[in-house]
Amino acid sequence: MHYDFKKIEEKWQKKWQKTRAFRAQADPKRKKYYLLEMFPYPSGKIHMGHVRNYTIGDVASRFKTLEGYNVMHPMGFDAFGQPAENAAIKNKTKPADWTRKCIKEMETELKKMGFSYDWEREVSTCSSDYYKWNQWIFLKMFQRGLAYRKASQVNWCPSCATTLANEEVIEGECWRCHAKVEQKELEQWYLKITEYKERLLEDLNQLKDWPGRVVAMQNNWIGKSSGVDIYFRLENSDKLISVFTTRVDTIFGATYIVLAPEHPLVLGLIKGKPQENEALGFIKKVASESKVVRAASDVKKEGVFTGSFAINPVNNEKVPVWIADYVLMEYGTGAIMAVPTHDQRDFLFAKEHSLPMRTVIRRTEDGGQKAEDLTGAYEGDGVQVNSGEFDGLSNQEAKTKIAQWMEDKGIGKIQTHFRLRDWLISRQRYWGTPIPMIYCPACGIVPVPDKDLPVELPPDAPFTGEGGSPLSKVKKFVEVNCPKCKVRARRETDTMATFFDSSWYFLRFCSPKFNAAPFDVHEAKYWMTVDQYIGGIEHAILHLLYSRFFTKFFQDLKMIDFSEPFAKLLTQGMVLKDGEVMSKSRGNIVDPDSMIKNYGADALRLFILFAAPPETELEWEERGLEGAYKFLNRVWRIQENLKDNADPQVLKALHKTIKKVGTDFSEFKFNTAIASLMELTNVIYQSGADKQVFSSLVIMLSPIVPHFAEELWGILGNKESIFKAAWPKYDLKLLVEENVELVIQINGKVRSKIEVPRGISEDKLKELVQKDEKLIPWLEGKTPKKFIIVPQKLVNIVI
RNA sequence: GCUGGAGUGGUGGAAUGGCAUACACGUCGGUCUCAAAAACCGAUGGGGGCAACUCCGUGAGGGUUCAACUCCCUCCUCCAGCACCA
Repeated sequence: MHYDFKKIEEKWQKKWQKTRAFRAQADPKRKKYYLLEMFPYPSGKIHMGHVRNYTIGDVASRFKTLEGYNVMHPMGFDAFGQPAENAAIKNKTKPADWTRKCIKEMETELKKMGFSYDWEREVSTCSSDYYKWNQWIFLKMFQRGLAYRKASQVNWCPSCATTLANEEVIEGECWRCHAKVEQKELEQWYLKITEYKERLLEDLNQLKDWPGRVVAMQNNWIGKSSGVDIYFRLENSDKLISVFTTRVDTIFGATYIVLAPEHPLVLGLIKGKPQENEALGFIKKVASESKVVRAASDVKKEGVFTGSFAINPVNNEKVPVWIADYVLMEYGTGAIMAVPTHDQRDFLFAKEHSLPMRTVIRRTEDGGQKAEDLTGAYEGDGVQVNSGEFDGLSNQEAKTKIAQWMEDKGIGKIQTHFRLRDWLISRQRYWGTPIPMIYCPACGIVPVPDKDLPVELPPDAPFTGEGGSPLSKVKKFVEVNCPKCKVRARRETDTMATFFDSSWYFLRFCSPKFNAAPFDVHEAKYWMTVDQYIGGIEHAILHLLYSRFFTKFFQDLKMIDFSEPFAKLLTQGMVLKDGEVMSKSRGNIVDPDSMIKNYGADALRLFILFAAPPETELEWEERGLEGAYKFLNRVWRIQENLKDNADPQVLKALHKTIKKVGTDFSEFKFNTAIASLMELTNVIYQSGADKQVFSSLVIMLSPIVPHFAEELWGILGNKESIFKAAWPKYDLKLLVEENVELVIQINGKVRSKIEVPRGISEDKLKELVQKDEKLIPWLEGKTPKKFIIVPQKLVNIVI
């Protein structure tokens, strides 16, 4: 006999929808719980990754409901993006139609999994009700100088005739057509996330309930490093070259300096020098390589001499100025001092080009190795030598002292540099939020006035796949009158990167239909912050960083009074098949839909939670899914044979399980929670259960297998949904055993077990132990040195 | 290179100083059946022993402790992120 999962699941899904079972409403009298899973890109079909992500969230959400919280559990779609445009090119459909169809399909699939979403809060980022507020936010940022336009080097695919994000450049080639990516100077819109770098870094300390690795990755990405900017004066000139170093203790060993080829001073330095032609050739060659290629060719460091010299300000020594490809304009000051003896890259470069070197830090133990004899740079700590008045100091001490001394003398400045760059948000795409800006021949850049929002996407745009922004070809869209002077002007035709859309959707969910602002501050005050956020590790940096940035921006607008959006974060592991990520190209995809057909959504949910802890990788195993299904049938059969009274040991097992499952659920340890529920089921299977015991088991199962539990709950005679019930309470008295089993060890090895009354005295225990037959051979002729007694657990006898 | 994480039966995994391998999958044996499936019962880390039992065993080596998968040190392997970052 099998339970009829198909009928049951359909029945309850309909019922939940009809009764609006998961509708959330703010209620100041109740404690709220905002549970959020990262919303999906609507590709049409859900995959196992979605199933896992959303099942974890659903169990947490339903468990919190049973615990009495006012739970909000919303869902929506991150609906802008390139796949819709590609589909449009391929199938001659409109991106809007294609996306709408995919959303419909995806909703249906999510509903088949029985997830407890409040569908009345659904948002899609591609609807103008939503992206209107993207534009509003952008304009607010523009007003505050946080959105700006700047010309800079961007990745350019000559074959697609469009810019590429860094993520779209794979090993120097376009991810789509594999053409070699070039660098091109273009005017683009940027968001000044760097304005928030200190706060983004500082507030990481608040994120105690985030996985350590995510915090570490963000830390890494922001990349703060402290050191000194040192000013080298050019020989026969009063121009200064500023170099950044974190190792100011090695300044007396700087024997040359190196500039990035793009450095603004370079052209002046080489002008009229014998090296001019060679240097120009080198600069051109480096410029034609993308950053990715430049970083990838990590073997040989190339460079040329400029023909100019600079003066080391600490000892007035004349040092040559070089340019080299391993110095990057975007980091620090775009120039470095080179200390070959104490930096391995500088060492290799100096050897290659026969540049001078001098040791300034000596390892205490190695007497005095000459710089010429070195086989590599010494990058560790030691004692200063050849460093003027700082000789003899430890280099760590010298670091602070030299920095201060240089600041006092005005030849350096203690400085902090960051790796974090401003965020390029312009995309030459159609399917995104139009950037609400107008270019007027008379007034320049003019923002679209709030009252004219949204700037809507025209439904008809030509898709040729030939690149350039499709919007620029829509005359009705481009041509506009200047809001200021009414003269004929031109609209911005680029759209926003889709990460913009997802940087604040969690706020929109608080009041998804609000039409006076991105969100209703009162609703946000009640629901925010997100108590638990769940999603993939692939968003550890960008999405989470941008969301943190937007939250701080809203805080500055005084629309919210907190600085971090997500209190707790769980990053779920991937679903693997045969040890590999499931993907179309590998052909190892397991379709959730067919699993639902064969075993039911409940069994699928149960398996995916039981097979591994949420944050580790999960190996897909259809046999395991079968096992989950078998377990449910086992539970179903218990219901057919309920007794009038449960045995004491069954009650004991039940209360133990209630305690364990409650803590496990709170800590997202679903795999061990399920193991405990299986153990309880095994006990009941042997000894039988009454209605009371079985009801508790069903409630504990309900977050995991909601349809199954609802059905049994009804069979047990309940009229209301099981999610109106309360989480069972355990009775501490029942958990206390009268007799306890003690493990007896001799020298740490288990030799016997005895059962003794709880709270037995130590003397009595010793007496009992010495009478234990099993221990006689071990204790014979030996005197116990020591008795170690761990109450209610074990005795260890040392002989 | 830096940062973070992991390494336990045939497999997924449990145990955070106190009985290593819970719970499941698989395999083997049994009950029921004409038979099969389902269901149920039992066995299942390795070596030795007829057996009671015993020795070994959580990537490797060392240490702390009465007691270590768990804490400390050194190393190896794998995974992930960042990286000519000065």
